[in-house]
Amino acid sequence: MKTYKLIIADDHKMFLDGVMSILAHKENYEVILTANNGKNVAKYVDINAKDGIDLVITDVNMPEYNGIELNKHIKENHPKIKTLVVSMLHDATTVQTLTKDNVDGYIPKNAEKDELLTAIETILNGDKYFAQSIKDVYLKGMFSNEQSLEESLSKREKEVLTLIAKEYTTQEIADELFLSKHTIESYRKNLISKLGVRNLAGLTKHAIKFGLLDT
Amino acid sequence: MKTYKLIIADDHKMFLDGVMSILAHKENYEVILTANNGKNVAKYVDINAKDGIDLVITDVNMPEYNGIELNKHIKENHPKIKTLVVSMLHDATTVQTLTKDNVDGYIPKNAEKDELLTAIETILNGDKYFAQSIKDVYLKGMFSNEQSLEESLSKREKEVLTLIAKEYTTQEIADELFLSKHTIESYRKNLISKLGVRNLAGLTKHAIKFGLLDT
DNA sequence: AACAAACTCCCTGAAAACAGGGTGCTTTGG
DNA sequence: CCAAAGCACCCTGTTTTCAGGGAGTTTGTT
Repeated sequence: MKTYKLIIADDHKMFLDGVMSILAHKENYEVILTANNGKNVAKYVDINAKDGIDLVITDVNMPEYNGIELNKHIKENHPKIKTLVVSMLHDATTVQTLTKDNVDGYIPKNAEKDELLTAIETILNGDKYFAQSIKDVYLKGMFSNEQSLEESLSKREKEVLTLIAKEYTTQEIADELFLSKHTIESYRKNLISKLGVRNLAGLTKHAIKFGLLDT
Repeated sequence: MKTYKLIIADDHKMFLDGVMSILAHKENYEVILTANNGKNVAKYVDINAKDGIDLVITDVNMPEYNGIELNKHIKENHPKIKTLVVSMLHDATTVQTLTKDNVDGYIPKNAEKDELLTAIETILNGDKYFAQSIKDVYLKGMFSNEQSLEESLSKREKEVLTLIAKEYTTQEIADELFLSKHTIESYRKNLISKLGVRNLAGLTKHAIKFGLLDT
């Protein structure tokens, strides 16, 4: 029986302990690394990939290289290594980005322990595994074209949106960015129509959703 | 050696497993109930308190009775039962509300396993235990008088604030609540000054922070 | 070179929000 | 019982936002 080498990344120690304890009973899994951020995993993988790493289990929200970036890095540089995302939040955009980046599995954190094991086994077996709830979110996102609203915004637009949500007036934003007040007005209009909202309140909510504010 | 009876509440199964596995090695702890919402714990406690329950470990964010409400319920009805909050988020308001409601301990979810054990032991010993990071947040909140902004708002003010954050205009809110447009304008002004913000964006952010939106 | 997308700037007019005052009535807690 | 807080309402005037157009430039990609 082959022993699989696993890596687990999550910034919540207790989660790590939880997964570890679940895997502890399985003799054919060896956890070779745990980390609380994606960067360390990426580094380790870059160096040790040649020694064989089978699966990286990762959270989405982590400081320094989140799960999305980590997955992308692994899949681009070491496509043989499997990835399983275990996350609390599962909005359509995240799920879609990850699937686009060829993630091998995605289960929510409130999944049963058995589902985690099933997911790991399925993935190590060469298949993909997505929890039903994740599939639902994915499909919902597909048909409600609410998908990649954030992606549809340009750098400048996000910049303006951030300042708007920080309670800057149009004039102040113009001063801050050395642009004409008319320009900012245009951005404002475009943002309102792109995001399908009515006013400042809606813009602010999206800014928060997109994580543009460091509150 | 006395065996302590514990209850754990968290809507993330893996977290439950994590805590369970940490406690599994300790012979003097018996987990008599795990739940994924506060309501079930409250029910159970109401019925079984007489048989002796020592400690309830709970998350803050849970469906149906969050950790704050659960803690309050327990402390009001069964003050002998100790409570330990283990949470991801620890904003000043949450920490203050919990301490006001006499919680026995509070540690972040990214705490080390040893800290969890220390917290449990300390609390069962009759003392309180707060992680350093929690103390920091608490103190910061104390001195920045950002504390109980939410509490300082009346029911009506919150109602108006909710609608404002839902992108209603003043006139629409007036229609919705059968009030004069002038009245809503007053509320808007008061909210802006009470919350110390400049405009709609600031109001919206507070509404979200207060959990007034069910997005 | 051609094209799209992003970026920049401008205009008008209406609607809403913001600032800073004020009145009076009702509810509630010490 | 009385003060404080909450609630509802009104006014004036200014600033900002919103809605609707148009149009030239830069930049990156086939």
